[in-house]
Amino acid sequence: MYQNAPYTYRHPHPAVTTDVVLFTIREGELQLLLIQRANAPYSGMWALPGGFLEINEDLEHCAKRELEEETGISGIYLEQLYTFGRPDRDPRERVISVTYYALTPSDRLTPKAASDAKATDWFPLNTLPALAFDHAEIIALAQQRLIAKLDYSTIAFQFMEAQFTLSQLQSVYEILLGTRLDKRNFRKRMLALGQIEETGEQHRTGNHRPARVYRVKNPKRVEIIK
Amino acid sequence: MYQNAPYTYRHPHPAVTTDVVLFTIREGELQLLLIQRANAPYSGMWALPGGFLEINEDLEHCAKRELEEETGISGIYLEQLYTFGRPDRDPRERVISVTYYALTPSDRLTPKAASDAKATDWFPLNTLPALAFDHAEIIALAQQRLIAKLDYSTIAFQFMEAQFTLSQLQSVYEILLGTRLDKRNFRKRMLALGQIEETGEQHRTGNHRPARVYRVKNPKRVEIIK
DNA sequence: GCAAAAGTGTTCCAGATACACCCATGT
DNA sequence: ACATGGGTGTATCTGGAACACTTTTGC
Repeated sequence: MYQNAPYTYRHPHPAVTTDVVLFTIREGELQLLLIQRANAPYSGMWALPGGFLEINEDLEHCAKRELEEETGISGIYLEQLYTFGRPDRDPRERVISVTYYALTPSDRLTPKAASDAKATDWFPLNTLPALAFDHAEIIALAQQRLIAKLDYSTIAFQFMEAQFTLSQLQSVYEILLGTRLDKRNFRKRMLALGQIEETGEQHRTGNHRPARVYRVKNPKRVEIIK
Repeated sequence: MYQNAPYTYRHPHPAVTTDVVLFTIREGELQLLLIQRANAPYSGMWALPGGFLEINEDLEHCAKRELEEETGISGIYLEQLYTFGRPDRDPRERVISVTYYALTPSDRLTPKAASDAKATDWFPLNTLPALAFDHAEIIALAQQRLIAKLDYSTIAFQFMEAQFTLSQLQSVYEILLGTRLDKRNFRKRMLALGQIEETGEQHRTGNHRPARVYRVKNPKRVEIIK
């Protein structure tokens, strides 16, 4: 893929990577995807999906490509988070990491392992394994940003499947915020946003009244509210 | 300063720069600092202060260093904004720019020109000159972020000198928001933040009642409010 | 005494919060 | 008929918005 000839510059250049914090809601918890490293440095430890920027590739494209290569997941919400560049953050060479965070509904999860031999798995945020590089710091910032955005955007809709009930939506908010919410107030607030609409269908499950099914009017957009 | 020997890598590496959008309030307007380019590309056009990251230098250090080298300004509030990396954003080579924005009170402005021959000047945001690279885009994002932060942080205090009156503070908010504010409500809100305190001194100016003088309790910190 | 900016409280409104019961279904 | 989650309305609270006059100074 790469030629062997060296690339030369008059001044030293850092390497540039992208890393992605991919969140989903699984098993009633906020979880994120990690990849177990097969090689040094940090061999055996877990790390965020990511990799080196190609020389003519857009940053966001790199993040999406690495995510797809390593996990098979594509077409999801992705937003730049922060750029990390402590001089010693990678022992091999100077590496600047442009980080992104991404959200996906749990039905889009491709359980397939990565193309290469590395293991990939989901981890709840409060039981993370030992992490390579400064990835623990990146994850902490991503979680903080995600929670902050709940308050003033419709970002939580990115966790929902194409069709969902208000109870499912409320459950997502409750998991993210770590608190119970009042059902009536929650519904009032969500409907007042004007961002979701009924499909007309019903969702039947168990011995109780069927739930109305909703969809997001503009599923790709994250609206800033208030 | 640099040796002449080339640096070689197995894979191509982009260059990494930092650029800084430095805001201040001057002449009743929000203004920012630009530097006129002396060399190609974009020779003669205006650009943000910034430059190449040194190989063992922290990103934020690079931003501060370039700002000080080119403008003599240091010790001010600085925050990472976004990382720009379109493959064609610099015609010379692939350049990733980690951008920052900075705020300063107008009394800290060192009018000295940069050490080299380039011109530096302040420009109001609505009368910007022709800008090099994608710097117009960077400035637009910085302004948007600054205005958004007014609502939920004490970032505006970074424009104030060590001592100031509530009228001066209100004027800063009015300039940033582009609207007039009610004096009583404004004072109530500012004092309720608990972030400023009276110095006990008075500020006399003109034929009218002297104003009480305030200072920020914790001038380095930007608090998130509400 | 007059011009000019500093300083000060109360009413009103809107949006958020608290709260309890009936509905539709499967077994 | 009963167990289960789905669905609904009103009263209260709170923080923001609107609003006008008195105070202190320099000339």
